[in-house]
Amino acid sequence: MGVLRKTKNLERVLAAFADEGGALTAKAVLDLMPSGVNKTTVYRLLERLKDDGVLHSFISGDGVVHYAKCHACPNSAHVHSHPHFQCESCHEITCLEGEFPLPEWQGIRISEAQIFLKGQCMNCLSA
Amino acid sequence: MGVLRKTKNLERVLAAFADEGGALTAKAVLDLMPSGVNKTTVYRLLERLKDDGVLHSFISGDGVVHYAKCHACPNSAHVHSHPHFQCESCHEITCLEGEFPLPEWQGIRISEAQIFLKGQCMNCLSA
DNA sequence: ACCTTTCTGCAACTGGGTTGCATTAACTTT
DNA sequence: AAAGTTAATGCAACCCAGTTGCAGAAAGGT
Repeated sequence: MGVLRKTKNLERVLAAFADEGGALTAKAVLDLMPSGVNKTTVYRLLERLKDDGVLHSFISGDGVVHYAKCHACPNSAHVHSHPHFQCESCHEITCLEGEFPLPEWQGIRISEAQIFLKGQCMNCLSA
Repeated sequence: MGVLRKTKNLERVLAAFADEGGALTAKAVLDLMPSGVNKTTVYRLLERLKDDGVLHSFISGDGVVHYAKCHACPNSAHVHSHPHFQCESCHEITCLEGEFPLPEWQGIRISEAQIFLKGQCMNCLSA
């Protein structure tokens, strides 16, 4: 079970994430595929790449699942609590490298933080 | 335009949030309404209460919109960047009072933070 | 070439949320 | 209180992201 074959579509999805520095939705990936490729295929590829630790997923500020290749984390010790950032000008979503310190709060125990930030990216700030 | 009448349904939605300390989804609110009330009505009421500053909304870790009455913020100066917290045992979602300090990051300017935390709530910790 | 396993396309479906429109209920005016 | 105005509601149809079951097409192994 799960011997993962190297198909054309797999290569294409990987290429999409290699080119793009940022995060992509399933729809965005589908749009990058040759026409004829089914959305189900894309969803399945993304899910499998996530299981294999190549991609990770998170939910953007408007509730849509995004996938990204995290260059900072080695595949083995994949940590997902780093923040994600969307530029309000160019709308691109990127992973911010580095761990986010878990906040402290009285009376509760926090084990996971999902952090989505908005603002101006470096490119758009200097433009 | 927008003179907001005090209808039965409005009262019921407000009552739901008065009873519940935590956040509710549109579906949860609908389930609290008498049968026969349409989901569209609930969505519209929630949206209007949000516009009026009575409720605020945020997206939970699994991508569903939640609404909550924020007791800490006065209606006039409503700030939404406080974190939201879900207990992994009882699954209840609450607003954590107090502002979250906007993190600093090199090269970008952050203007908004959406923070969703998971862990153990006070009740479940002491149980 | 044959067999097995994985991958893909398709079509149908789920669930959250929205929209247009006709009807009903709430408030005003006279 | 009756009539008129405006907002609220129900309904049905729809949109979009994502999922599922199944049959057929590729990959890989022998």
